[in-house]
Parts: sequence; structure tokens; C-alpha cells
Amino acid sequence: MRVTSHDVAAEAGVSQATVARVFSSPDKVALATQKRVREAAAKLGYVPNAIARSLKSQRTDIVGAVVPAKSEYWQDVLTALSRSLAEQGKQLLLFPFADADHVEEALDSVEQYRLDGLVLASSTIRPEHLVRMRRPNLRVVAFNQPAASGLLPLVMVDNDAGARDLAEHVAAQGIRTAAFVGTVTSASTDQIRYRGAASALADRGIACPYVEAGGFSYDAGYKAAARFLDGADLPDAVMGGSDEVALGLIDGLRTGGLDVPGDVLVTGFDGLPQASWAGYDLTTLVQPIEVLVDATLAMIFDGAGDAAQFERIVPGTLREGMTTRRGNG
Amino acid sequence: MRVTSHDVAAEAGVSQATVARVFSSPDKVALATQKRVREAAAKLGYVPNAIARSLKSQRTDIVGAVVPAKSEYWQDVLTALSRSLAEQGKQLLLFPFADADHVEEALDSVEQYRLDGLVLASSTIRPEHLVRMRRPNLRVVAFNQPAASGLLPLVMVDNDAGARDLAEHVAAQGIRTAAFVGTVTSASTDQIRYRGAASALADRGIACPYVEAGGFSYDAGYKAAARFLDGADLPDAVMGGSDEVALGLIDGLRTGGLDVPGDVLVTGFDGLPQASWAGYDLTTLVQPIEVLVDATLAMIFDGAGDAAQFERIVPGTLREGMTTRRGNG
DNA sequence: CTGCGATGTGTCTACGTAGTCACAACGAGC
DNA sequence: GCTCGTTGTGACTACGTAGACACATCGCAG
Repeated sequence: MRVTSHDVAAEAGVSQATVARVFSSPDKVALATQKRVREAAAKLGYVPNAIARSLKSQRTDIVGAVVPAKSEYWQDVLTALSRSLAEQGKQLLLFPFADADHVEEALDSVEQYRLDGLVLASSTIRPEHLVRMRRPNLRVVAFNQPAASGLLPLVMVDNDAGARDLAEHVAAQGIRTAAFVGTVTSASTDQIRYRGAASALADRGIACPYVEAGGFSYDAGYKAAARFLDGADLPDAVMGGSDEVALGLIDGLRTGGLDVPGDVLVTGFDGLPQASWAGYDLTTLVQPIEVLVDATLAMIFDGAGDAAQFERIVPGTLREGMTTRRGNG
Repeated sequence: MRVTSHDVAAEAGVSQATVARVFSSPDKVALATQKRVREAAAKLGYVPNAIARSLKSQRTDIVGAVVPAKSEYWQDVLTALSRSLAEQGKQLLLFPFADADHVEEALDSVEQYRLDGLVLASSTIRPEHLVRMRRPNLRVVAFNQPAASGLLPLVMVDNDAGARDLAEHVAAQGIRTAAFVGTVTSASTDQIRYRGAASALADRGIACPYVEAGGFSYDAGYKAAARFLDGADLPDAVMGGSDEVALGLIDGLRTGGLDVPGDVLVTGFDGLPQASWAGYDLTTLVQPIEVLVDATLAMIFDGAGDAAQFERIVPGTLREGMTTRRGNG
């Protein structure tokens, strides 16, 4: 039925091994023979079978990604990841999960497929689960997941420095009070971002209480804005734990009749495309996603065991939007 | 090195075939034997090798998706797709492409992996290429790609009816002039949407010129808004070819000093999450993505050759937002 | 108590490839 | 002119599984 290397071999008058060599290590085959084999392959419509190759070579050329099902940020990461892999002739297999409790199921699937590597992208996996993610014969790299520090190879943006940069930026606008609206407390990125921001603000004598939005989404941020509409509770600046939450916050505040940045400054974190939209023009910390992705793949494919490469923290870039621009700065 | 079914067989005192049966067709194995095998498997940490299974069974349980690398809409589709597949114990392999010219490369990869099916999601593949996508032993289904009609099995939202619904809705607001801002003319969805809208508007004596944004993105829409800022050229309503373009249009118009919906009504198409954001609250046609995705997978896995199932067109839902609400209706 | 279907298990093989080994052909160096 | 290294190719096998087939056991009807 299917055309195999044997069929091509018969057509070209060579052995199956030679056909295989033409497609996997051509430099070991005489040019004349190569030409004959390629012509025979083209004539028969032969396509090498990656399944069989994987079985024999013990490599699949596929990297898995365990990601939250619904999130703007992770979608951007996925795009970068798959593009980078495609350049190397590799593929991306997706294991989305609805909630953190189902991550282990995904991991079982991963193991069945003998993937070359796995990108673990979720900030809500509990540390006790993370340890169990270490499996022989599988390179697992945690992506933007501070809780994995010391437990798994890790690549992430410098959340602490980024949060400090943002805090210093808003502080420089002359604010006196602030608040941090996190996503969920179990998110380890959030904790670092909050501590960094609060610490930088404290150095300038500005208190920064933590408010939990209860979710990662725009909606969570939108609802959290209600917290600040009760008059007296409004700080000079509200720092969102993520761009999605910050955008929701902005709309929630504006719907409540407040002006951003007139009445309150807002910052985000991540650098989503939507944050740059003219309707928001959010001040945020832009993550260098391509750099992060490349570092992740390098760990999977090259990072044999270099201790120095076990953890890679990449700086982000402050993007100054109009949401922190005070009229009379 | 790796634990195989042979190792488990030795441990449990049965044959390799019995171990295989325990994991693939347990009903053929006595309960007592099953228990012994499962215990041995757990003890040794055995995980079935999906690669070997695929080679033998000629099924991978993996579906591929060829999608544009950057697009809000397709990311939503991917999320739904991978979730639906996960429920069936199947996986999603991603083949993102930067531009339509590289689609065929992706298809070659697909063929190597002997996937169970392929979802072809791009509205810009040229018809002459589409024909070449038909391959033996591979179920290809076009997703929201009108140009594939008659060439490939197709699932899509009813673009024509949706566009007419939107047009009738804005017409009912009492507009006298309109314009349609498409993405790129090579997008077949755009052509249908434009024709549907223009036809419905023409029935009410309203002309609707076509304007090309030159891209699918927010940025393209934002820039296209400049076209309407020159004073006299502003129609009463602008219909965007997609939500992304419409959102860009809104921000472009507002940046130019116009009020939406005060000065001009705007509609979108797709029903992106962002369209519901309070900052926009866009009137749009919401695509029933779950329904579309389920229909697509049904075609791949069940649609043996039922001619009636060759094409499936699903109606969308009009979502009335404030971007078409005239103050003095 | 004999024959027969149902049930459970073992043996054997094929899926399609890539790597190991063997070996033939050939040119270069002494 | 013999040896030696290089290059190109073929024969063979293993990767880990699932299905075809054979066969043993058992219950039950005659």
C-alpha cells in the first residue's frame, strides 16, 4: 500500500539500506547512486516514515508543551516555540490542560511518545508535583515557573527585576499610594513580582497591599477593579500581576467612571500584543519571548548537564505606555 | 534501558502478547492475569511505547493542524481543537506557517508522521494548491476556508448569512452609507463576507465599497482607519472583515478624534474574547468554535465517505455590542 | 462420556527504518 | 605487484508493539 524504502530500492536497483542512507546521511552515498534513488523515490511518491525512524533511532524530533488551555500569554509563547522548532525541522506536540490537577495525565501521554523534550509551562503546578516531573530519558524544562527553581531546569524572565523596574517607574511619577493586583496566590510568578514591586516601593516609603483577582484572565481583572471604586480605597497606582489582568483592570476602572491615567496609573506584566493596542497603551514589562524560547530549546537539545545552564534568567524590557503618564508630571 | 512489554511479561510470568493485550484490549485477558500484569508494570515503571504501537497499528492518534503563526482567531480554534482531542485521548501536532507559500513544506512533514488527520486552517491557500493537498491515506479537512469548497472536505461558519445578519443589523440602525474593510483580497472568507454584507445592504439601497486593510491584524485595521479620517469619506458604518481588524479600526478611528459609535458604527466578525472587552464591546458575529471543531474531528474520524458530510456549514450568532448602538436610535 | 463452542494464552511475525558489520572495488605508497 | 586505507554498497538485525494463528482448557449439551 504505502511506498516504503524497499519499494524505492527495488525501483532504483539498490538495497534498502542505500535508500535509507540517501535520506538520512547522503554524504555516505555516491552522487550517481543518490540521483538514481531520488528519482525512483520521486517517481513512486516515497515519503520516509517518521514513526519507523523514531522507533529505530530513539528520537522523535518532537517536543511537547504542557500549557494552560486558556491564556493569551501562553499562546504567544507557543507560537514562538513552534516556529523555532520548525526551523530545526522539529515539531511541537500540544498538551493543554484545563487545571493544574490534570497535568500529570498529560505527562503520562508525553512519556508514551518518547518525546525529545518537554516544556512545562504553568505557574500553578505545586512543588511536590514538580519533583515527580523529573523522569529518566526525558528532558523537562520549566518555562517561567519560579517554583521549579532547584527542582527542574528553568528558563524565565527576571520577574523580580522587572517588577522593581515597573515599581520604580511608577514611583518616579510621584505616586504616594499603590496596590498590586495579583492573579492567584498559588502562581509563583505572581509572588515574585509582588515582592519585587512591594520591596522597591517600600524603599521609597510607599506601601503596596496585595489584592488577589482570583484568576488569570481579563475578567478577573475587570471584576477586581470594583475593589477600588468605593471611593477612599483608590491608590495612585495599581500594578497588575499580568497584562491580561491589567487590561481588565483598566476597563473595569474606566467603566466605573475613573480615568486612567488621570485618576490612577496602571501597569501590567508580560508585554502582550494587546497591551500595545492604542485603546490601552499599557506600561508593562515586555518579555523577550524569542530569547526565552531559544534558551529553553537549547537546554533541551544541548544542555547535556552543564550546571551553569541549569537555570537561565533573562531580563525583560520596560515598555512605557500612556497608562503611567501623569498629565502634570 | 527502557522497560518494555517483554520485561513486564518476564516479571509477571506471562507472554509479551498478554502484556500488550492488557494495555490495548483488556477484555480479552482474565482479570487475575490483568492484575498480575498491571502490578508488574507498575513495579517496573512500564509505559507503553506509542511509537512502536503506531508503527504496528498504522494509527498515531495524532491530528495535525496547519495554522497561521500569528492570529488571535486561530489560537482560539487551536485551544478548542486540542481540548477536544485530549478528551478522546488524542494529541495535536502543530504546523504553524508564516506565510502561505510554506504550507506545502508543512504538509510534507505531516505525511512523514502518518497522522490520523489534518486540519487545514488558512484562508489564503490558493485553490491550485488546495487540490494538491488531497493525499491518499490522510484525512484532510479544511477549516473555515471557503475556497476549499468542492476540493476538500470542509467545515465552516456560515459567512454569508453572518455577514447579512450584521449588515441588516447596522441597516436597522438607520445608516445611509457604509464601507467594508477586508483583510486581504486573497482571503476567501473575506470575499464571501463582503459579498453577503454588500448584497444585504444593496437590498436596502445602501452602497458598500470594499477597502482592503492589507493584513489580518489589529495593526492593519488601525492603519486602515486613516482612510476614513479625511473628512468627507466617513461612512455611517464600517464593517470589519474580522474582529482583529475591527478592533484596530476602532482604535484608529478614536485616535483620529472620532467617536465610536457616535460618529461611526463598527462591526467585526469572529467573536474573539477581546471583542467582548468592555473597552470595545464590539458588535460581531460569534463563531461557535466548539461546534466547528467537533464537526471537523467527526469528519476526520467518522466521515468514512458519506457524501452528505463532505461539507458542513454552521450558523453563527450575532452579538450585539455598543459599537452599533446609536444614541438617538 | 464424547464433541463442540467459548475463553484465555502463547508463538510467531510484520510494521519501516537505521545502524553494525562485512566485503568489494579502487587508488596510493613502498 | 603486494599491502593498506578509503569509499561505496549489501546483508542482516533490532527497535517495541499488536495482530494472526494455534492450541489448551473448561463448561455444557447431547
